[in-house]
Amino acid sequence: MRKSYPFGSRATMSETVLSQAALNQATDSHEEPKTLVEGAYQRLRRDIIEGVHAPGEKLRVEHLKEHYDVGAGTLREALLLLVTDALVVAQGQRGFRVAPISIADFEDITRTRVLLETEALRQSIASGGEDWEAAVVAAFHRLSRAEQRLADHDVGTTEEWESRNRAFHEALISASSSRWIRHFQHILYQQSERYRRISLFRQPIARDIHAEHQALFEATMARDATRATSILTEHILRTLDAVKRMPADFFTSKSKR
Amino acid sequence: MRKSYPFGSRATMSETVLSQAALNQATDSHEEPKTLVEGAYQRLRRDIIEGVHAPGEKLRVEHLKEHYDVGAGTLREALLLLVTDALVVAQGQRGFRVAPISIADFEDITRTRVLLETEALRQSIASGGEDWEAAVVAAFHRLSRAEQRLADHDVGTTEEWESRNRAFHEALISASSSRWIRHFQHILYQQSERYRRISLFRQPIARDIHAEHQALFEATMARDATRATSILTEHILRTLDAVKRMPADFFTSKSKR
DNA sequence: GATTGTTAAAATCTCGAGAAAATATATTGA
DNA sequence: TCAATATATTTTCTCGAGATTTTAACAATC
Repeated sequence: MRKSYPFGSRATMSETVLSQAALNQATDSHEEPKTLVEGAYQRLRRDIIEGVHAPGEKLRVEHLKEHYDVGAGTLREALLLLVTDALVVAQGQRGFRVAPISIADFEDITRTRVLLETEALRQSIASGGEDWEAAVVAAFHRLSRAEQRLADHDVGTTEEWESRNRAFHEALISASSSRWIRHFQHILYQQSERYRRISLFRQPIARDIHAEHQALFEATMARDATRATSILTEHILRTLDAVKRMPADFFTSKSKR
Repeated sequence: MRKSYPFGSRATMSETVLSQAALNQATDSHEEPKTLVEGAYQRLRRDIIEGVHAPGEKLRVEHLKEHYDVGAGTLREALLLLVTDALVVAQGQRGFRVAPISIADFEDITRTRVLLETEALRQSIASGGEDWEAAVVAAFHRLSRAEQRLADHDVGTTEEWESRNRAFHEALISASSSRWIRHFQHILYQQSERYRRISLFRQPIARDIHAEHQALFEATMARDATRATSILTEHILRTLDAVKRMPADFFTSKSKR
């Protein structure tokens, strides 16, 4: 049997922290769910991000447990896990609710993302090694292929594009020395993904997006932190404009009592 | 059945988000617990921050439920809530554990705090109104009194000082437009509080700390963002030096099996 | 002595049902 | 008709117990 704890071994401090996942939420995306709670958590998260459960909507355990096919307690735990991602809010004796949305919130998310992601990119560029470079190259390649396919109107690949876009952005900052920034970035990215999907402004992913990615990629590989962060900032902020052009009453709540 | 999605009421955007607490963890500090889960959550959080449960320690539900006097399921939920604060980590089929600590982690926390807190202060100075100013003045006054008492060796007030110190820092950034930054800042502050308490380097709160607070306060009231953020940066980073001077093996020990 | 395999103990995960609270509905009175 | 109160229904919260998995203890083999 193996020692399962982080201390007392010979590992250096940084290894100690790096090796164990202090900042993991229970299940990080595409991993195999080891437990019913995690399974329900993953499915619920997907449904919320994709808008199956609308913002502000009440999440009644009694109803949901059927659909997700787990017990009431199990579903409650999954809901609690989603509070970590700020996709669900829990209120005292009044159950759970999908986190509401608003333009102001999206603007906040976007600007905070810029703050964190540019800093993380700066750190990556400063201290990233060959492994990081290789990962960025690979992620960019995969993303480029997907964007090319999209441009050629091979449908059914927008799902794929979103996944690879996330992977690219995460690769860029993967060499950042700050686990906390990456943790917060992950949460914010999830949030913005929800906005992108809910608003139908899933515009057919404009052509110049690829040009932006290309420029971002090149500046990064050239280790030009100033230029890279500048491009990244513009890149992120652009999605904000799109939302601001939405009909003004689009986000005004709803929810049932 | 009724439309379950969020559009169509009359509330303004900002009201929608401001009124409800999208980023609240279940119980924000000193509020009355409305539920057993919240009560256990608060007590557990306090115990973890104060080091009653050591970093890396396994948190066995069967044992803890006695001490906190709640059922197993209830305690599990409280534990899950603590995952949101990154004070507890949950691993698949292997239960819960107090989040481990390390020098590298504390350095990360501190630097990320600087990034977020200076930005939030900048925003507060830029857009804070009279209410904000009044709140800062009040918080500073209360902190000053506590520091004065501490200097006069009236004991038993270090608890009080910590509370007022937190209140002062939160007041400074309370006018920030970014709910997300404040949310993340709150989490990081909690984390660093744990480090401060665990390491015995509860040094008797050096005298010049008050001078720093004074300078920070004055620069803020003068709306000098550059100077204020500079002081704040130094102020936060100073705690880092203290920890780095700890014996090297301080963080490696403890945790049981 | 160290590794591997087997068995026993402990802990986690999961569910269903009862108690408490909140929400919806009905009743009453102006 | 409207407001206020009382009743009924729904939903959340909580607990205890069974099934599964992990962990520990021990034996056997190389």
